[in-house]
Amino acid sequence: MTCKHVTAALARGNEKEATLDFTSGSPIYLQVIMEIRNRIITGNLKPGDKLPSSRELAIQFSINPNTAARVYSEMENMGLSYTKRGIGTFVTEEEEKILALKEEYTSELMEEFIRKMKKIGYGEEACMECLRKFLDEKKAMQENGCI
Amino acid sequence: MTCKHVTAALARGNEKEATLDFTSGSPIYLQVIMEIRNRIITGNLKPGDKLPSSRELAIQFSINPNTAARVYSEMENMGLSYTKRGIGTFVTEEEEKILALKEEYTSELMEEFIRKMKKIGYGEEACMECLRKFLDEKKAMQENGCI
Amino acid sequence: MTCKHVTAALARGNEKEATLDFTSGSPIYLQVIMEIRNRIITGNLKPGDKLPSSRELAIQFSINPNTAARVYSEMENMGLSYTKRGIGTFVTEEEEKILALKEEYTSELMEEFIRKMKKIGYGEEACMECLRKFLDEKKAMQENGCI
Amino acid sequence: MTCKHVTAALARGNEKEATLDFTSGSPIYLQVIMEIRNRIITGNLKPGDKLPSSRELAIQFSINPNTAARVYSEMENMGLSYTKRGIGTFVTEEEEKILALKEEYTSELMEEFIRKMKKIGYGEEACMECLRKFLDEKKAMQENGCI
DNA sequence: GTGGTCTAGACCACT
DNA sequence: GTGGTCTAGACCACG
Repeated sequence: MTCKHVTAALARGNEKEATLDFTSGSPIYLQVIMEIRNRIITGNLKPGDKLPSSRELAIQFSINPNTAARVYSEMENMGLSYTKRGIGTFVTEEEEKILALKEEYTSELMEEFIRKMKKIGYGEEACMECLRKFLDEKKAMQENGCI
Repeated sequence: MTCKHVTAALARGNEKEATLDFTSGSPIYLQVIMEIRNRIITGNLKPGDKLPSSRELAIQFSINPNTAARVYSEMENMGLSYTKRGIGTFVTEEEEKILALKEEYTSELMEEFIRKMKKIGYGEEACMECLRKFLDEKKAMQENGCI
Repeated sequence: MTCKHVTAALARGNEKEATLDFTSGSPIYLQVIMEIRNRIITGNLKPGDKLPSSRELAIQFSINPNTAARVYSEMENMGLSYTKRGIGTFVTEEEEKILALKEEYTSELMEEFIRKMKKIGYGEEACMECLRKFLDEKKAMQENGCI
Repeated sequence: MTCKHVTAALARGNEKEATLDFTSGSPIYLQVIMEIRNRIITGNLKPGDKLPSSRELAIQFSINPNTAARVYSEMENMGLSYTKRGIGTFVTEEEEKILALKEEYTSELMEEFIRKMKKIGYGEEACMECLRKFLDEKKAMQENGCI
């Protein structure tokens, strides 16, 4: 699977939880990438921050070192990180890249949502109404202690 | 792949376009199933409607006959269709099933959208605002003939 | 190593021979990629051509199947090939991509040559003269049967 | 890495810029060696000239002192420099060595260029023409202020 | 048959 | 210590 594929997969949203799901069809390395990417997008990880070594990453996520290495390899493909040989892997320092990433990903999420809703018959405004209703009901349920 | 897997994949939203994408990571048979499911949900295909034979399906979508057969096999597993031996495959006649399907899928789409947006730092109301803005901008661009 | 790195490495010219050199510092997968890329550039492999399966490739080059898989993975990164799951890997059908590839690579070779020559004191015209002389001497040696 | 390896790498042309690139795959110590070698070849550094101490070198290039030490170690292996214990490191005084170095490296550059061009279908004369054209275009662009 | 993923463990070079 | 590469072999899903 390539950089292109990874980006496509991210756009498609092949992810489940922050905690890895080893049984989901989604590749582990993608799940980890998405977790890290989200931390970068939210500013939890800042430009130039050192990422854990691939060996540490392997331990943190209980995955094989090779899989961890692949995570960083693909992230570098995507321009999310860079490597100093013998020193470590770092979050990209191109802040525009990170901003662009957030915007792109947000747009993708919305386009994906709208596109899928349209496929089952909802117009754009219907999407808004549907979401409004969904959130209100969710809120009501929470207030009533239904959860 | 089992029925459970298929259902999970549908929930994850492994789909791209009505036109099949043979190079995407998403399995062909899933893409076809989702296409048919969407037609059922939107009422384009009605309960009891006869579906094309798997051979016809293979031709229509330019896919391998084995893949077409798998489509119907999985759809039957999911309760979306049933088979009359020697006669053909038909859309399920359980209307509640179809209604439930639409509701479930819609909820899943919205939950997925909200969940992903939250991961990159958007609250529930922020999701609404962001979507509102996105749709307005899209509309404005179309009106200005930017597309 | 990432797509970016691969492209950079190709530009740097980490290669030795058409036949793989397992002792050179250049990664095997890169050597194979460059071999295939050259075949594509020269038209030896045409757009849409099916490439050998990764298992076949592994046998042809006497490398591990994983290494062969990496070759195709990186090539897809670079836009040199695409994959139909369960069917095989194919040379990209974007002819412009291939043309651009040839032009880019040729320019890179020349820029690299000029840049390195300048570093050791040769001006642009001196590069031409030096190369002219080099080729003439080579020719003379061959004609005199020195090889 | 041994002297042999270093020599091979130099022949392959693993270098980028006078300014070091810490993210390129090319080893830092090699980049520094090539920089110093180029200065020797061009006469910028003369036979017998004192080179900066490895500590100074480390500071000048912002590299690890161990890396700086390795630079001199490998250079001595290659016969580019010699060390007077307690006094410092000096450019070799064997002028023939330096001359030979320049000739060898120049030939290597040209052979490398020709070899790579041949791989993508250019004959020897075509190489000359291509280079001629490339330089002319470059010149024209500069004269037109395109850069 | 195809490619994709993962584990396990090794070796290497660089800092 | 770091990352990079390679081998070996396994399992899976897809067509």
